[in-house]
Amino acid sequence: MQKNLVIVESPAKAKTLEKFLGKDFKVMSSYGHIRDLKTKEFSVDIANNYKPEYVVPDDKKKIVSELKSEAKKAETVWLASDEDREGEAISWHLAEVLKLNPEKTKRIVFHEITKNAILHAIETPRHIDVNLVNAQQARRVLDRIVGFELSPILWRKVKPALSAGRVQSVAVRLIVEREREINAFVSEASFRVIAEFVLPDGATLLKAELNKRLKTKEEATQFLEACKKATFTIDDISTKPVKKTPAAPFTTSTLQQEAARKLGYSVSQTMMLAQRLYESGLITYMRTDSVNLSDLALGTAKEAILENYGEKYYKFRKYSTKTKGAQEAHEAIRPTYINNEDITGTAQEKRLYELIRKRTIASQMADAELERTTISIDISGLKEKFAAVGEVLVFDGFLQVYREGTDDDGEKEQENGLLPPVSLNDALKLQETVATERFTQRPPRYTEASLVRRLEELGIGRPSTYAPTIQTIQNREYVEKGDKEGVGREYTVITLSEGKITEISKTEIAGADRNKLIPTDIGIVVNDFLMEYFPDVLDYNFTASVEKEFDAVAEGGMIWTDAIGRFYNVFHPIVEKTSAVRTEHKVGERELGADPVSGKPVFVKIGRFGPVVQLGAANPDDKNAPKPQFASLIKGQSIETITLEEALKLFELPRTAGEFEGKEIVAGIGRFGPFIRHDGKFIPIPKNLNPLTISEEESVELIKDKRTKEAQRSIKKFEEEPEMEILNGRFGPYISYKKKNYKIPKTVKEPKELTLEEAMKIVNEAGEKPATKKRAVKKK
DNA sequence: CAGTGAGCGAGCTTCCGCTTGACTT
Repeated sequence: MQKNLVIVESPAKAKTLEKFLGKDFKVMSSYGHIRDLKTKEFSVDIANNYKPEYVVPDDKKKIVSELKSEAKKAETVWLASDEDREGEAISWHLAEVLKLNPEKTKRIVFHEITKNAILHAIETPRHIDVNLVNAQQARRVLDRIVGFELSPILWRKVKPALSAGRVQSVAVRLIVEREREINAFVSEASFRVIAEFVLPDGATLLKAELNKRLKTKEEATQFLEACKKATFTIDDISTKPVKKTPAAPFTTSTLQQEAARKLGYSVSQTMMLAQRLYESGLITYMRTDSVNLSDLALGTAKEAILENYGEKYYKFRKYSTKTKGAQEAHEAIRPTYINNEDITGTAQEKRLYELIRKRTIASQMADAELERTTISIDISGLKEKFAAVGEVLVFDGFLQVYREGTDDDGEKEQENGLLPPVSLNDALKLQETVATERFTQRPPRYTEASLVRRLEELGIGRPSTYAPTIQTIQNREYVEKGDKEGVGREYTVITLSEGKITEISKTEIAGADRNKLIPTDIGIVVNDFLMEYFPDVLDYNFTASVEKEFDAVAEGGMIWTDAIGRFYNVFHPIVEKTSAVRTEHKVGERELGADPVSGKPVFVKIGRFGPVVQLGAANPDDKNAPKPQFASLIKGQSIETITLEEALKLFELPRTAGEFEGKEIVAGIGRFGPFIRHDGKFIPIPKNLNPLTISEEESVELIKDKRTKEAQRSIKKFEEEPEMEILNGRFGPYISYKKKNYKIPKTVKEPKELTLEEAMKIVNEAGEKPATKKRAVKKK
């Protein structure tokens, strides 16, 4: 008979725990929540004081029955889920679903997985904190109400299958508003002046920048004119110490940001790699908002630093989180064993591990000390001064191990280097002065990682949801990750050299962006709609203010259903009212004008399949009236900016783009985007081309490309059996037989060498297994 | 796969937070 059953949330944690606890303890995992509201139904009984209707989802039934039977056998069940709101709720659901006897059930929590911490937890058990559980129920029910009442409004008013929610809708709002700021941004020009001097030794050069920017070209020319006759003298040399402090150990959000900056990983990529490191026992838990390191980790970090760098490099630091609403159920993300420098794993895993390890070590290291020297240069007859700034690293401290990345994607701050030796009152000879026109920077578009940072600052979303949220807003086509081409911009460079002033005009590309989050028409329309009718829910402080209520519930000072009731009584009437508003035109619809040929009105709006233009009004009363014509917008067009001319062009599709091998080439836009059709075959048009303008030459090239690709797709054919073929696919080689596909086992080294018999064997063996489920294809 | 789409029709879509597999054409 098993004496003790301990239930934790994750299997990796269960494994390590079992080692510490020994024979008398069996440790199992619940794999997160085991019970939730139904997925397809509202599941909150409004009339019955917001009673939630919980079910065990199908994919959790097996684990629940296993837990149930083990719990029955155990003398004592220890609920060891996380200490936060969600963890408490998991324990409560377990107690309910497993029908645990309260006398035999104990609730324990620990902050680090060490023998002492666990034994201490076992000695000091408590009961399930019902208030904390209720705070979680309030959070859950609120999110359900918001999500399941708002989304259907969008289906009716904008487009089916859209969604809205407390977290995702604010994420979209941030991106939409940033894009509007960018569109409204007017850059201001000014001239930055940099001079190059020769020191009294007649050889050494010193670069210095003017202490102010000059507003206009005239001002800049005037200044250079004044420099012609001026003398330059060093009138001040000041040196001051500067300290740099290491960054705190990683949380989920900072790890995602840094991995994006330094390694170029997407947010979800980082999480997948971290998950593997965690499951291999190499790092601590990767979904955390805590910057705290356990005593054990602090101790081993200290030892490692003392041993490898010496005492001078060590500094004890305790970090505290500043994040709103942080729950700190876990430690910061750190290596399990700090001395473990080399790990086995893929190259990507190794790089992420190295990042985590270095950041952790650096966080317990001494400040870096720099000496910053500023040389001030007087210009005779003028108030302005030139300044040369140099930095010397006096003590590298933590920088020996780790330097935090920066986000600046605009002009790079130049690194301040070492300055040559100079003395006060040295007279300098001006070699050259250059005034370059510079422009103020527009606000940056969000990247995945910078959006996560902003959401975290606002206290919106949790470490476990950052990556999925970003996925959701892209899946709904509210935003897309994309590139924006920059525009050419002229700027002026005025140079004073050898007593002559010359002016030239140069061009640069400004405002180009790569892999940034850009709102789509759908995202903009949905956001504007929600902002108009539900500004309270979209408010950046909405989450923070409901969190306050949840805190009051957790502390026992508020009844959770009262908190929900107050919200619902305000929110639901607005939902009712908004649904009842009969809009003659769809949300976001715009009339562009009239078609000069037919005189019919031209509209642009979000259709069932995305943005469309419409020629002619719908006539619901008259069945025989001509139906309106529709055409999808193409990439780069927006319902906000499209003109009547551009709209009318779209109705010309599909069009004949040319002829090849005696057959017509047709260009158009279909269900899967822009395409050309030739000889009954469809070929997608790549992003850099456009179905309205694609030429015969470009089309022919696409056709030829497709043919060579098709030729490469086939690895091997069999003369005896034409229906059997070995092909190259997205996931590597596979076998195709009678229109069905089969995976080639890993034991086959060279798919090329497969004989017909071997291939047939693979097909037959696969056939015995239940047919692989085909992914549901969305129809209609 | 593909010249889609204005409304009699039938039913579907959706939230946020916990956690991992199953499975890939």
